[in-house]
Amino acid sequence: MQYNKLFVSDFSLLHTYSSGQTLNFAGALEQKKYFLHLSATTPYSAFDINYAASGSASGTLYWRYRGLLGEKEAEEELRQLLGVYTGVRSIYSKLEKDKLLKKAIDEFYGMRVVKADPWQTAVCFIVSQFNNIKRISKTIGLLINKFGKIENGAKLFPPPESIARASKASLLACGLGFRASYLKDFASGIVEGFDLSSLYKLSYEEAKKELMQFKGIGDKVADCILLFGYGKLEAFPIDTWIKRIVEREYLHRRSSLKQIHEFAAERFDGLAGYAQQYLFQYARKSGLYARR
DNA sequence: ACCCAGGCGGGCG
DNA sequence: CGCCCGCATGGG
Repeated sequence: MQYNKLFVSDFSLLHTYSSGQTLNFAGALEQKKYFLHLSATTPYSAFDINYAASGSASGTLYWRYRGLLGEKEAEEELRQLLGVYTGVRSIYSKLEKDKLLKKAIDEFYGMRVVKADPWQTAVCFIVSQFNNIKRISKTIGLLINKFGKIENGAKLFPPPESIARASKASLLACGLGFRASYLKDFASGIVEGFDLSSLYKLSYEEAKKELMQFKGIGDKVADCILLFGYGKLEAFPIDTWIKRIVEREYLHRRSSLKQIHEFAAERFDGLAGYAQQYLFQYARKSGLYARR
């Protein structure tokens, strides 16, 4: 099977991959001699990707696809999965007016906000709550291995039906802990008719309200799903890192979630999600915002 | 033996 | 609302 080619610019696969978005939890990135290799699965398709850099922020994706889509649609899905379905120049030019964001963008230039599968994104971030990255990846890996379907030799991410009918014990064996019931109930809700695809056309606020009806999906997880699963760039997930960096750089200690959301909406407007992703990475990697 | 992790729900004032 | 607490688990 032949590889398709896709040229991308203003893009860093490494920064995008290692930035805590869903691909981290469901794909595997390895450094080969002349390129990066990434295998990524969704509930319906599997991508096999080699990336050859031709500059610090551009290169060529050589990709193969297994699934139901035609080549054109598959390429569009790939663009979404890697966050290269839009340009970032205009996003950068707006956000760079903020001095801290300017620094973060220089440091993580080419990091994209991905738009992955909503269900898969929801699973990853339900699992992420009160958890650490290492254990999250492990649990997601176990879920894929135990409940993922094999199609054309590719192990796909398990669809809602598989999780809904899984026994509680088998879910606990994946290391889900108290999140097991959250995940199972959410999967059951979907099987019983909650339509994830209907959220695309809702406003950010309306869609967030829908998601937060589920036990186990709170303010932060809902924002992650809307940002990384639907591409709703107004979403501003507030985790401990974001809370600390916003409080120290822009507001004051002990700010409420409401205050931080209002600040983000006012300052970053419809690009709050991109701002969040860069602030999050900067907070984590700079070493300046550790817990104290 | 501890401590903590990309939060959330429930109970309280 | 804002605050506080417990929570399953395993890696450091």
